[in-house]
Amino acid sequence: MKRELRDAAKSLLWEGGYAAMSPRRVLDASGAGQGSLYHHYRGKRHLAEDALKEIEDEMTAIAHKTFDPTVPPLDRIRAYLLDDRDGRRGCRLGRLVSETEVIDEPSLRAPIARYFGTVRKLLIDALAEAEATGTLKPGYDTVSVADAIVASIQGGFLLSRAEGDGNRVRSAGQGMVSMLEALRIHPL
Amino acid sequence: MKRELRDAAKSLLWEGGYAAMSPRRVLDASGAGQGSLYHHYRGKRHLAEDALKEIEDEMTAIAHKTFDPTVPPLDRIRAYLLDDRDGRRGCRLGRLVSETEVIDEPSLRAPIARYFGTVRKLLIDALAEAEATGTLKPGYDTVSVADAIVASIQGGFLLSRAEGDGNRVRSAGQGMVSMLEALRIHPL
DNA sequence: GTCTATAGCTCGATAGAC
DNA sequence: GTCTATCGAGCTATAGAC
Repeated sequence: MKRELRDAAKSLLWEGGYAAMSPRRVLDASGAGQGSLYHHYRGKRHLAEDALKEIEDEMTAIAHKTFDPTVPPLDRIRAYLLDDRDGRRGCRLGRLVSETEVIDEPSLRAPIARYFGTVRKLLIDALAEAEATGTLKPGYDTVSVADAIVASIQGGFLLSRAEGDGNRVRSAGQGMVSMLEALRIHPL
Repeated sequence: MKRELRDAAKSLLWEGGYAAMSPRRVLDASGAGQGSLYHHYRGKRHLAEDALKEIEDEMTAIAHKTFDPTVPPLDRIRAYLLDDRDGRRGCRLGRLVSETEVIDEPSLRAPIARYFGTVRKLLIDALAEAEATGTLKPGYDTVSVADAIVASIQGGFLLSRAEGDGNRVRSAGQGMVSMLEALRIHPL
């Protein structure tokens, strides 16, 4: 039953955020009774912590797959920017950031912050490697460029939802790729 | 009293989103009584509509100031990217996008979508003008580059909140500027 | 480990006096 | 145009039987 509760929580978190993940809805979605939830978890917050950690693990695994170290560094970044994304649903973790209750509770914010930290590091490392191997023009601040790249995807999700156009994430990623290519050094 | 109600609503929308803008809190913050709210507005949603339209107007005015047409087009974009922003508070309109109730209600989504449409258009026009006047390398898709630019700011806000570092927006904007400069044609 | 029942609270909205 | 009083619903959590 614990598995079902956690899965229901993960699903509700994605669909409507922390507020929508009410105990009542978790019970309906999982088929569990009132007592089960409070037997396995101390309360809503502890269930959310557990669910968020699993989402973090899943998304971290996907990120490491995307940033395949056997691929040239700038192409890893391309792959990240051009990933297939459903703009209407949004990022499973990014969507929770606007909820005050989530951001004000360290145990809920932590898995989200860790995930973004992971992607950020993968980008910074790829940029540094590209510069070191002579495929990226030198002199760029890898940190702020990395921030711009993660931000463009998260912001793309937001624009997709705001404008009701699922393709906005893709467009933002594509625009980012075309700008990134201007920084590339082409071997002769 | 209508003015006070609307101002309280605007403030609560910024602090905690649509969910936090409850009638009870609006009344406490404005000093009005229960009856006043439902005399001036048909309900919470209509109050939010009114508040959102005002926020849209204020932010649209700021955007038009930032994109000063007497300034060279690429420098207008620089100005937008390097604007002083409080990463912790987030964008007054962008922060509402993750709320299902807001996005599912056309009258609430509309002012948000209009604002992003306005900024998008200002960016597309600036990019087109830069290309036409020979300060931007030709061949770029102005639309997807514009999407990437708006997205980088909205995503920067999100990262600021997620990682508890108010400077993340600034960093994303700075990274974006350095990438944009690679597309610039310098006069001899 | 699971169930039903219920507590105390806030939500959005309405009623009706002044 | 503003007030107080109150409604029915959903929220998070607890009690206690099985």
